[in-house]
Amino acid sequence: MSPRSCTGVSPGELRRHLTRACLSAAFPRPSPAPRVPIRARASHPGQRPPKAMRFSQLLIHTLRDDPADAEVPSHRLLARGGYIVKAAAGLYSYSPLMWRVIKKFMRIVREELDRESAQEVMLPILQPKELWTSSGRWDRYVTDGIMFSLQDRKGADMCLGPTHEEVITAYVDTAVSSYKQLPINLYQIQDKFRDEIRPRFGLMRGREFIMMDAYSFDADQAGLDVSYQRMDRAYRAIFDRCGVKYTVVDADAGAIGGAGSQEFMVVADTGEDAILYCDACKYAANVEKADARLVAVPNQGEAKPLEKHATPEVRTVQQLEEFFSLPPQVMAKTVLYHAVWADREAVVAVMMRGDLEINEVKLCNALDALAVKLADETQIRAATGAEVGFAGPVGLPESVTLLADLSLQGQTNLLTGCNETGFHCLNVNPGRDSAAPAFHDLRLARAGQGCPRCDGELQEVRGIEVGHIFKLGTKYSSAMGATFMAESGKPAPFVMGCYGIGVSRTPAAVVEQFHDDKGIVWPRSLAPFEVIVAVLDAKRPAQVELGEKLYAEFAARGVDVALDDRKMSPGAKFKDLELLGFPLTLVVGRRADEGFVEVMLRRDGNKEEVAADSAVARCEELLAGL
RNA sequence: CGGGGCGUAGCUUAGCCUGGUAAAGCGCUUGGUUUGGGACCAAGAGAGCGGAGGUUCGAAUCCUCUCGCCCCGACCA
Repeated sequence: MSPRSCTGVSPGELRRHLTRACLSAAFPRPSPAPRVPIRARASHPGQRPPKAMRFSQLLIHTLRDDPADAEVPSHRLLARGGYIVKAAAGLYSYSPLMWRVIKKFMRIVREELDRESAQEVMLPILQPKELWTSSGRWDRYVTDGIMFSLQDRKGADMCLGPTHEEVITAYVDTAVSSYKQLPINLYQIQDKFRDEIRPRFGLMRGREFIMMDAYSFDADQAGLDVSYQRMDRAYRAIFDRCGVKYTVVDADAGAIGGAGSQEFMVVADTGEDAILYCDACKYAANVEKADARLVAVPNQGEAKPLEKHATPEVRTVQQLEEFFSLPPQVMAKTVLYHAVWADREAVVAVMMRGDLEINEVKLCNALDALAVKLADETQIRAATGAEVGFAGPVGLPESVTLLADLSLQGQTNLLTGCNETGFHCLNVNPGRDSAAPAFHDLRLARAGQGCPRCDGELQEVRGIEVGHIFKLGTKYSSAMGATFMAESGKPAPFVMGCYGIGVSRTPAAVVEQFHDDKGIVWPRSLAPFEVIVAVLDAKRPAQVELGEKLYAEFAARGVDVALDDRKMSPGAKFKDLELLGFPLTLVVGRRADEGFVEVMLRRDGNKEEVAADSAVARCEELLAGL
């Protein structure tokens, strides 16, 4: 039955056509209401009833075994704890407990953004192609295959928004007409869709995920700088409140485009990004963006005559080193790439000093291409006339754009391929023996290389990108013709910034950092509940009564508490609560009738027995220290 | 996209090589006994083996196609 058949049709019509099962789903009978509505029991009129929850009524389903498809700790534990349930690759249902975690994170995000005067909005997720062609991104996103696109009944192209620059820019263009209305900063927290090449690691890289996107609109660059700083401040406050260890790194602007961006990275071994940092000066950058100090090599002196040498089966830098007994620093490997732009594609040649590697992100940016990919054998043969392993600048067809890394600038007498199978050239001097290459920084920085800012050394850690802030400038506003009337009396494009936070990813990143062999260890700020009152034996009246009493006491004091009144054996209950990861558990057990309970801290497993009378106060005290 | 692996009960798996009409643990239901670290006994319910086609007297097992899921890789010449 399609959902549509259950709407816009009268109940009478439905009744004639639908099965009883469908009917009862569409018009469920109300379950008998309790004689006394629960809310009426909240004793203080005008005061909201205390947040309260009983585990016996909460949907919790923990698994004893690790799910077969979970690899990293956060995925494994979130799935085992029943926090997430997979619907398909990269698509998850969030359980009530997970949703509480996410809502807590969203609340933190909202509070900190609101503090910086951002305003929350709701934007369409289903978006028309026109919006994306107006910014020029439809092609790129379709080329990359990252965007879910579809057609409506009229055959019009639509997409599920992977991000919201276009929609928001169009909206602000409509709503804002004067510089007097600026600056403005709008944000939304909604689902985004990306057809990831490889969804994985549970919530880390999903195809549908929750993201906070904020967009700032300023009249000029100085205004953008201020907005950017405010968001930087908000982001630091947000991740500080989550208690995670994170680092802020320089980043490539990627498909979003624009100049200037930083990523907020949660440090974790399972992170998908590599971060290079310097302890000496605090330089930190995504490896995609990172620079490293260039170690100069001695110039090889006056240009000498070009020599051609037979080098059968010598294809790699390492083989060349042996064959010529020359260090890789005097070699220029020439790598062929297939680059794609919106309106064309071509093979380009990139020269890199033999001891260094090419950073494809930098290359892509240098070419202003949509994408670059190593050329395949056929393309290499077509461009160089030689087999793989013998490419060089000499005699390369004019149609092949030649780029070179800055490490080769001014270098003479290089060793390169000859574009002839089985031959390499000595004393190659680009410009004399070949076209003059365009020099760019195309190097891939690596751990162990020198810091680009000081004489320190770069080190590497892995990180999970949970936030990203960009200075977009007028890239989108110009492309889309989104302008306001400036003070000068002339229309000017908005100067924009955009700022994202992975709302569903962050809790997963937090779990990567906060777990042990027993399960999750939520930081207080994100835990689905801060305190659990656990009644160990739900059949003993003394325990149940005391548990209820303590639970009510916590609730009355506004503590984020739940009562674990499930009927399960003590061992199972302990294991379950540990897996779920609540910061504090108040165990009401065998000494309940003597008036004693036990406080357990999840973080270090410490237990202490306290008198029931002072239990709530003691818990609040412990919570304050978490 | 390339390579590899896996789809059997709600979950984790066995069975497949060597075809004979599906098994275990956990979970679930009922009854009873238990109750401070994933309790015990008894009785049950629950899958026709991802899907389609083929071979065969007979297919979870063999073959073909297909779908789904997981992992690795995506070439530095």
